[in-house]
Amino acid sequence: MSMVALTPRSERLLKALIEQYIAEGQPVGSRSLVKQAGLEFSPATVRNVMADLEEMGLIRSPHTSAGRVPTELGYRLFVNTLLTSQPLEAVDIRGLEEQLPLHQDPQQLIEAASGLLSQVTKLAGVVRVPRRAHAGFLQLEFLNLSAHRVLVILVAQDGQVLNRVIQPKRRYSPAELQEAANMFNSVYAGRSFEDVRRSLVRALEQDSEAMQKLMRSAVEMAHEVFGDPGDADPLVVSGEANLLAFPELSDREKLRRLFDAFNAKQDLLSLLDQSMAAGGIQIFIGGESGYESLEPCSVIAAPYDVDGQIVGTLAVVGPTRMSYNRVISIVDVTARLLSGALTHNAGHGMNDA
Amino acid sequence: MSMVALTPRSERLLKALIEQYIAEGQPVGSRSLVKQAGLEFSPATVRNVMADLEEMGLIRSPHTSAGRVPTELGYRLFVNTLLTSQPLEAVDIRGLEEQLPLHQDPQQLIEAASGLLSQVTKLAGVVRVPRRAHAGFLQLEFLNLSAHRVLVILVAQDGQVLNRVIQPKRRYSPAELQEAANMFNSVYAGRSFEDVRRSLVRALEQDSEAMQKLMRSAVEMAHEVFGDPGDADPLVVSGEANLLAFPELSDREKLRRLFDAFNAKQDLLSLLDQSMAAGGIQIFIGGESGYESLEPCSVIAAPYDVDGQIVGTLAVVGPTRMSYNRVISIVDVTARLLSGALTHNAGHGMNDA
DNA sequence: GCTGGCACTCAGAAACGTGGAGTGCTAAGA
DNA sequence: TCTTAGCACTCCACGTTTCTGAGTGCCAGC
Repeated sequence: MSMVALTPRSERLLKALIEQYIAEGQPVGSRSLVKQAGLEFSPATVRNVMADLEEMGLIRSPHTSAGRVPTELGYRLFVNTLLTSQPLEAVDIRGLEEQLPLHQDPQQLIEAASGLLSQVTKLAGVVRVPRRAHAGFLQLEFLNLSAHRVLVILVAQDGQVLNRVIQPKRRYSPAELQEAANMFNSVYAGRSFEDVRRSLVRALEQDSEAMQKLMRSAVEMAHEVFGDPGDADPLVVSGEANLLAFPELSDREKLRRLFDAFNAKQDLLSLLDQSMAAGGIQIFIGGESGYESLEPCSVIAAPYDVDGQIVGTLAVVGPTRMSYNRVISIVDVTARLLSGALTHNAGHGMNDA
Repeated sequence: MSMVALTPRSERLLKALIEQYIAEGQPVGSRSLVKQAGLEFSPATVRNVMADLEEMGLIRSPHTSAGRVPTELGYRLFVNTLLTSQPLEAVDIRGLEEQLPLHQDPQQLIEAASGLLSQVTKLAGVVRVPRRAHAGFLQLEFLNLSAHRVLVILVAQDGQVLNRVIQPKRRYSPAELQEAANMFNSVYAGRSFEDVRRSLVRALEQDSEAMQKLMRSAVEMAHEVFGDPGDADPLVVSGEANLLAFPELSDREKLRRLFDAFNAKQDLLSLLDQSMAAGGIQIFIGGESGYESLEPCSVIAAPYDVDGQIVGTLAVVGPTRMSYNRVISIVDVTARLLSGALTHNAGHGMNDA
């Protein structure tokens, strides 16, 4: 673990080793490394260097007479300083672009993006849906379903629709509901969801005398919905099944945990939320994510934005042995594309007369 | 395979054998069967009977000196005629009932039901969402998102909401959109989705002279959405990860296929649709479903209804070795509960003045 | 400081024996 | 005719042993 700087040669060697391991998935020995990478020194020399690298904690051998395998630290160094990330070809970008259905509502775009990620990387794709809090509120509608059930529909400026059934205390006629919605919309349209929510809380705390009765009802009903975390699934996952193909994930118990994580979504959610703040591409190698369930995996995450404002994160989850440079490029491009599509669609929703 | 009728004794024996195999998951031998089931004849007799059963194709031995294991045919006979399905206790029903959030919109109810199925059976739960075709159409709304994008919101009488973004040829003012929607609603509200869809097609085929211009626009825009299969996921799956726990599904390739099936959903979808017609609980054992991906599994499916009209199917997917009587009861009860919840919520949606 | 050589290690495959669970068959008993 | 005890047989599961090959560490010479 002595943190002496690596010589150029050992760096080169480490890089070659990791690349070979990523490609083949088997411990790489000195001889085969020399051959594969076309190195100009002998296996014996390579062995010496390997011993150094092992001492530094960058690689390790599964057992005495196997080759070497990168450690998390090794991967970390690799992605930090050794990666030759050639950006994707323009052609490939076009390919990706074509698969994102433009002009759709955000939910569909996001599902498409998730599918795209998993499909092209052959790993699992994850997209954190935009937080509604900062989105602009466009309009609300109340609709009688039956005697005591009212459907509330919330529309955001970007076209997201949120609906929920509530049971108001008293019964309203359709005309009343219509008017209540009109009043509500004229006051709150265009403000952000979070803003509206806060206003509603304040309005409820105030004396209701100050408000018209119907408006009071509207505020009460709307509050039930605005206060809600929302019914939409906050995380879209696709291609988990791709991970079954990797022999390194054959441990039943680990696999179980991993899939539970995809299902419960809690761990992934916090990881993505936390990486939303970071602003750029984030890479979590193995245990770095801090979640046990993700320990055998690496996560490549990138935030996406609408109009320059970061609203969510997308990511690819795969085994630590993954083609980092490829996946990083793909995640990067996809995040850009999604940002573009969403921004384009947000369209500064004018409801002008 | 000679189809001689089974004697009561061999039936009893088969039943005991299958039950024990389901409980323990290991081939059962004559001796242990006698002990476990408290039979009053000797292992030798049991062996003779077993030989008969094997000849009939109801059981088989994995190899010479292992016990016997049920075949698909055996399971089939078992569920057809041997099953002692004691209905669930009232307490258990209450337990299930409490976990279904009443008064929610259909989508949430369905997701809850799926989660419930997987959670209580420890297998995978699947719910086919109601087909919109027969649902009643309540109202439609057009909303400008930006210059050339209009959000169309469709509401069904049961509270389902469907939304989609379209790009109309020309630009409409909010007032126009409002009026178009009003006209549309006054004509079509209350009819079934399928009915409306057909009317729209007919209306479009007719000469547009006969229609007011704005109404014509409304019909065109609405048609884009009514004709659509809809953006909602037609199948809600939960608890796939539960299946990882079964040793009989440890075959990598089979597992892969199975999970792909859960992901692609095509196979499951057709299976459930097909069993919707059947009207009652349906059981597919192993290859009976006709889908290779589901071959190592059994599927217990039951349709659910709204107001007596069957609208969808729910199912549990697990290994062929599952506790059929338990799972059947659970599926049955859950289907009833879901039907109840949906029917209750459908509430004959009066939008009366 | 690099390299060839050499002894050493160790996982994994193949070969081998052994024990036990379970069977099929036969012959005696009910 | 049906049941059962007995017995020889089969074959998997498991532990042991052996063997092999890939790979290492180290040393001595260049």
